[in-house]
Amino acid sequence: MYTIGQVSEMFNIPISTLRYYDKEGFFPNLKRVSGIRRFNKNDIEALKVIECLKESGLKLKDIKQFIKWATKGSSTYKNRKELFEKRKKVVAQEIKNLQKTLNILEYKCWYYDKAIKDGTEDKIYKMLPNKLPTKIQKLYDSFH
Amino acid sequence: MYTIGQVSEMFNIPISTLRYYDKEGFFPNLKRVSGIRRFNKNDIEALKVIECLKESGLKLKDIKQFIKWATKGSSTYKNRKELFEKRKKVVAQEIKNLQKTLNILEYKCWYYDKAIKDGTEDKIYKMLPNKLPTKIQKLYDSFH
DNA sequence: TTAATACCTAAACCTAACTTTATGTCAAGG
DNA sequence: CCTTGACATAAAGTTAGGTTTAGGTATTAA
Repeated sequence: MYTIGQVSEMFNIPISTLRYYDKEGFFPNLKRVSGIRRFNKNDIEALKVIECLKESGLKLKDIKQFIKWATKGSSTYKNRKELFEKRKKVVAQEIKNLQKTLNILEYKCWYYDKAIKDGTEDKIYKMLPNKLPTKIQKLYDSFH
Repeated sequence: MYTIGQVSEMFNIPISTLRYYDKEGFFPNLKRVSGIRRFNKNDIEALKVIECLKESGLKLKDIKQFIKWATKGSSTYKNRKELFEKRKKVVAQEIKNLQKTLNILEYKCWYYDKAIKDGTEDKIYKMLPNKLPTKIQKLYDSFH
């Protein structure tokens, strides 16, 4: 149905990436006509699944596993759910970590903003760690 | 004051990593006694700064730049603030992306939970995209 | 007929932040 | 005297997820 160039355009994915996915076995039934790849509906579906799972932050390795399970049918619903549950926990933790990072960064921005206004960092050191503005104190506490 | 092995223990950082940081120039004034590294207070401080900036998600390259600015004194407050402002924006965006990812994952978990209960995915397909439970509908909409 | 275009492969290259390996020095302890 | 342990170096290896390169085939348009 489609050549690799057409698929590349449709999905806005580099041709080299599609070939790479193919080499990695993500299109198990991809046909060839005199050596040239022909992507049919199934292959396109597979690609959509890859894109979707990538969006949920899965590694290619996990996606490969998922595809294996998916082709095995309803007996693997549980495995697939567990895969997503695990990933969900990791992502939730990542968000927490980034939230902490963001607190650090907000503190740093406040810090240098004040240093610019004061012309020095010395005044801030005299405020630490107990005389900061309430809002900043909260940030500061959140990572100390 | 300290050997590399002691610093490694104190900070729980592999020796190889400390040597790597040194090679990369993160301890500009690190002393040697007959070839052997001696970490003094300043070097320890530098390491603390590295650790802290790493926690805020900066790349080593940016940390290097930051240290250069820091040694230049108060004339570089603005540069340093901009560095953190930039990083803040990136992290805020990352959190948003991960939040979307989490929505996808929560939907997937619901999906397979239901598939397990029903014994099939077919029922879900008949609900799509308009007859999902309200809560799930919200998740679904958030990434479609 | 020749040139452009689209496809093919294998293999090398890329990035970041380390880690591992191979080899060597040096001091202390048994 | 010899071995163990802590230190040193340079250079190669690791990881993921591709990208780039070099070289080749096949069709089509001028």
